[in-house]
This record gives sequence, C-alpha cells and structure tokens, in this order.
Amino acid sequence: MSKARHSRLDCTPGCAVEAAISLIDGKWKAVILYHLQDGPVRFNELRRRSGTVTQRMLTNQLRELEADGLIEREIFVQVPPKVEYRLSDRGRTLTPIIEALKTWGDANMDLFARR
Amino acid sequence: MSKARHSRLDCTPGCAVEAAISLIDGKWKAVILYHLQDGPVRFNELRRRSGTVTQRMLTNQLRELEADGLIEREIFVQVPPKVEYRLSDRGRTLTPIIEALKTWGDANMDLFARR
DNA sequence: GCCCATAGTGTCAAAAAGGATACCGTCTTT
DNA sequence: AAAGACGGTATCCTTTTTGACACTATGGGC
Repeated sequence: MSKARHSRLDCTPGCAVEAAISLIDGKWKAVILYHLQDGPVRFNELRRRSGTVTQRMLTNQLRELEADGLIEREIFVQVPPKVEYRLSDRGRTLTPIIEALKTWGDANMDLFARR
Repeated sequence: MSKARHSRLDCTPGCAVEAAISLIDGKWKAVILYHLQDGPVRFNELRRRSGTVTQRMLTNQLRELEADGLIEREIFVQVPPKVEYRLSDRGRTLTPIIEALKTWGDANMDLFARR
C-alpha cells in the first residue's frame, strides 16, 4: 500500500489528508504506532500486544513504517536475537493523531459493540 | 471493510485505535470527511473536489460512512436530482482528527514528494 | 435531435491486502 | 532428547478493495 498511492502531485487541499492517512492505514499500523509510544518494543512483544496479527503481517507493516521513516529498527547482535522498534522523530509527531484516535475510539465504543 | 473488522471484543488497549482507524481508512473516507467540514456538499461537487475518485467508489464510501453514523444524506425531490451530504453530530466529533491529519500531511509533504 | 448535468446502479476484472502454514538457525529450558 | 523462544522468510491461497465501463431516468439548452 505504500507504493502507488500518491499519484496526484497536483495537490488539492484534500490531498494532504489522503497522504497522511495512507501512511497509517493498513489494519495494524496505527496499533503498532500506539504500542511504540511508551518506548522501544521488541518484535514478539509487539506481536503479543497486537492481538491476532500474524508474523508475516507484522513484519510487513513494520517494514513499511520503517520505509516511510516513522519508526526505527535496532538489531542487537546476540543469541537469541533481539530487535527493537522505536518511533523515529518524525513518527513521534504522529502521537497527537494516534492519541486522538484512541480517545475517539474509547468514546465511541458503542459503534463497534452493535455489530 | 466495514463488516468483519472488529472480531475481537476482548478489547485490548490497542483495540480502540484499531476500531477508530477502521472507520476512516479506505482511500477516500478521510478526504470526504474533510470536504464536509464546512457544510453540506452535493454528490458531484464532492466528486470534483476529491480528484480521481470514481462514481462507484464515492457512492460506496458515502454509504459506509452513513451506515457508521458519521454522515447524513438528504434527498431533495426535484429534477435534476439533488442530494446533500453533511456530517452527523458524531461525525463532527472526528473533526479534530481530520484537522490533525491535514496539518500533519501539510507539514510532511516532503515524504510524498520523493516517491 | 443531441448533448449535458444530476445521482446514482450493475457487472466484470484486476490489483492489493491479508491469512495459513511451513521453514530457518541458535540457544535455553525441561 | 524434545520443545520452546527469538525474529524472521518463502510460498500459496483467499478475501477485500478498487477501477473501468456501460447503463438508468429526467429535464434544460443549443
């Protein structure tokens, strides 16, 4: 999803909104960013916290977030392997949005309960 | 996308974030909500403002937003037909999020330019 | 008579996203 | 000796999303 998304460079006002949302859509990206807000988290820990995500999907989403410069990946050369993910400076600027999503979601849980 | 999304009712903290984002993902929903912020807009006007969206997609997205209670649809019985879309009360509570997306998008345009 | 605008719907096909499963090598625990 | 934790990859398949295109009905302007 991170590829052919922003074809229009003739940016109408709505384009900025489209561009921003395209970085955090995907079923897991916003959730990942949320879990990284309090500091670095390891791969499997992230996996456990995110519920039903598969290994493959988590890897995909993390790679895309990294390619977009929103998170950073640090490999600790040791056995067993250790890899930490953390927000980049740019990623941290998304915090207000993620927080707003969380707040809104909590306040509107009734919307989801009825399905 | 509005259907089988929230399978986990054992809501972990990240679940609220996932739920909220699921309502505004899709390539056009956030953009539509953005365009509705200043008041009701007619179907074709919305289409023109949203760039490359097709008729079918716009209809789909509007129907889903309506089903989720975020927008309202008013039909004026006349010829040629007139249909206006406006934010519902609940939809209006999303305004801070949409605005934040717009602001963030504007501030990070460099991210999109380089693709 | 022909084209345009209005607000859609229907069908088909392509592309993208997501899920299931198996596998890798190393070390620790049981 | 077997199993589990770690952080992934590779492959295949299904579901979901998106796009292209044609079609509807009515009225107005040329």
